[in-house]
Amino acid sequence: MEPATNPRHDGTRPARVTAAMVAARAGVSPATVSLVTSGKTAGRVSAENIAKVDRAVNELGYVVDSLGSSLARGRSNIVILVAPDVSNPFFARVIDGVREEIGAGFQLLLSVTEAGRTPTLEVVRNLLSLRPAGLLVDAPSADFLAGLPAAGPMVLLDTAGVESAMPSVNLDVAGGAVMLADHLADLGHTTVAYLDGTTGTDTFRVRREAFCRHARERGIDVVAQAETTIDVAAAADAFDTAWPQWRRMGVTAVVCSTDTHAYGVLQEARVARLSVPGELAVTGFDDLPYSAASSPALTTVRLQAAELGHAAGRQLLRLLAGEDLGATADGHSLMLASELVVRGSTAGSPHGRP
Amino acid sequence: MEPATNPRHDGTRPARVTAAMVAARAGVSPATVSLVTSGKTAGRVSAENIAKVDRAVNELGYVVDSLGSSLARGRSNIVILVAPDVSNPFFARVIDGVREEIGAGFQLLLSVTEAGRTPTLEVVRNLLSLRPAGLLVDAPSADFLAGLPAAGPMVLLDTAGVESAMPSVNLDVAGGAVMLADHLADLGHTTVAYLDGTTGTDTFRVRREAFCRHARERGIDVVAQAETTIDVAAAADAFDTAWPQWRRMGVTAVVCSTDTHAYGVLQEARVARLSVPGELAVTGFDDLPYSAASSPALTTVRLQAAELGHAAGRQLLRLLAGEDLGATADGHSLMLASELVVRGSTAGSPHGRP
DNA sequence: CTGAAAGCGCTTACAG
DNA sequence: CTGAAAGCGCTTACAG
Repeated sequence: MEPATNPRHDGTRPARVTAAMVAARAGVSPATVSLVTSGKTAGRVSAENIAKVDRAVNELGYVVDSLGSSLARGRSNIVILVAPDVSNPFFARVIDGVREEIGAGFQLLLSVTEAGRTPTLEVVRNLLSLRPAGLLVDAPSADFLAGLPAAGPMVLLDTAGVESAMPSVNLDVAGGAVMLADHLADLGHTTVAYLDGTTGTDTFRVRREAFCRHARERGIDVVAQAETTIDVAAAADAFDTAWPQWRRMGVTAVVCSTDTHAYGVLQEARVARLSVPGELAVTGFDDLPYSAASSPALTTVRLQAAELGHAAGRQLLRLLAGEDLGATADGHSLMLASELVVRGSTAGSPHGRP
Repeated sequence: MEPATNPRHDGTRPARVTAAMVAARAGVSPATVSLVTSGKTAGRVSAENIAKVDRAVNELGYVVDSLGSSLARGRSNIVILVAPDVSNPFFARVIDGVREEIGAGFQLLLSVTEAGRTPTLEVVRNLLSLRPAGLLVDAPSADFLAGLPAAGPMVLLDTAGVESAMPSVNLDVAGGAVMLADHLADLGHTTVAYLDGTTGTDTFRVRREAFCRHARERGIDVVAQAETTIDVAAAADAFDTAWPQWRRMGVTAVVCSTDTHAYGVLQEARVARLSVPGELAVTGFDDLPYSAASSPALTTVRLQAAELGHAAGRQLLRLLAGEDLGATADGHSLMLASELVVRGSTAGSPHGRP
């Protein structure tokens, strides 16, 4: 028998199946239905009633209403990831990491801020009114953090360059930049150019500043800079335009703020028949999958994207479990180590492709 | 004076500011507070009380609780966009389009399906339990639509190749493919290769089938195919590998399923010193910004990304307003026209770059 | 114009 | 093991 539904012809939809309807059909109370659907039956509901409820749930296609449930419990089961830029493959891996970590018990939803802008307080305030189980905020600005209300469980990711007492997970891009500078210095480079990324996020500033500072200490002059969006083609264009001058300045290496930028440089270098690394060394940040397969393969600072998501999810789960992260061994702020991956674009056979 | 808050030292957070607290401070009833915060004061609340409530709201930093409000009204103000793949610039424009259209009255949240998979029914069922004001589903599969519960307002986007009675907005990729085949036939091409995209979505199948069918009618042989993810580097690799054989087969044009693929082909063509379009014509789909600036500029089928988002948002808004889309002039299903943008990669100066 | 009351759909002490 | 009842925070007829 079908449950009673509102007629469709008048434009109304079938009535929502409620716990009360399930209870009526199963011949139990709504309280029992709740106990069964939330799995809290141990020592509280008889096997017989569990079976009756399960049957009714299936027959009616009942799904616990998230609104009612969340209101009663005081919080929902959604985890909101606030991010300025989701349209790149690096971030897709972060998302996957979070999803894997938080599991099916929580629902991951993304709030994408407008055109790469850093998240605003107003957006977060509205998000908080949804009573998310937790918030994950990627690349927050200092202003943003300063005005943040003392909200529920929240973990920051990618907070490069901003101070905060909130639990956070970061990529040690500065450490990676230092290794990169050392590597280039060891190879004897003294004159390099930097190809930066244009986004509102601080991580790029930190990469550049850390590299420039340490490069100088190691006797490397960063004689020129250019910047483009994270786009192979845009980077290729920028390099194409800048190269004649850079060459005149004696540039022997281009340090790129992302692998994507480096692909553009590599592409133009091939077109220009520049030998990499013989005439020009090229480096990136990220270690995207293709970086091991490019021609030549790309020397890059490996950033742990999926692990960034995993760690943030894990922190959040611990916060939800009521743990005081500040008191634990690994503290409330994690820094994921970067790794320098040396490949042919800086250290391969010097003249032309292998 | 600060509102009473729970102490922080015991781990609890400051008490949520409720409408009741605002009412108490303003000296009015919660009903009046609700009327004011929801802007339904016309002829119902005195100017004096409006002012009192506004003041109390500001002093306490009150934000209407979305859970309570949504439960009482029967639906929330969130619009959920379910999408298999957000990590590309095309989709970023779709998102922007939706956001602009639905405005500040609704909160746009994304549900990203696992690693490019098509959305599952289970995911949507959970999403529906949040009582979204509406759902926007990108690239649904036929299976998915078949099992879809008669849920609230929902608009499908990018449903290429699947039948459905639901309101939907589509890009006429097939029409674009036909124009492309005509264009290449008019230029005298008779032997072409097709570089497809590997994703779970049907739009790529539709592009390819429409092109191949119409090409055949126009006397063009599609003699070879390759496929890669939507990635410049991967496409470049695939072309690099396939080209010797394709050249032997007499291929004079490579039709790419996205501009991104075409960038990869263009890149390798330059490395190989192939003249485009003299020795090889190259085409794409999308008309991403860079396509006008590449060397040579790319002939492509322009797809209206932002307009896809706008139109879907507009349909949803009308659904929410109770309109019966099936009865209106433009029907419940929109098809956004594609446009063939002819540039240098097929029709420029025949030998080498201009 | 105003407020008391019912109700949205659930969960959770509580009494039995 | 079970169910009646209170409560989560709002909104909306309804009576005044």
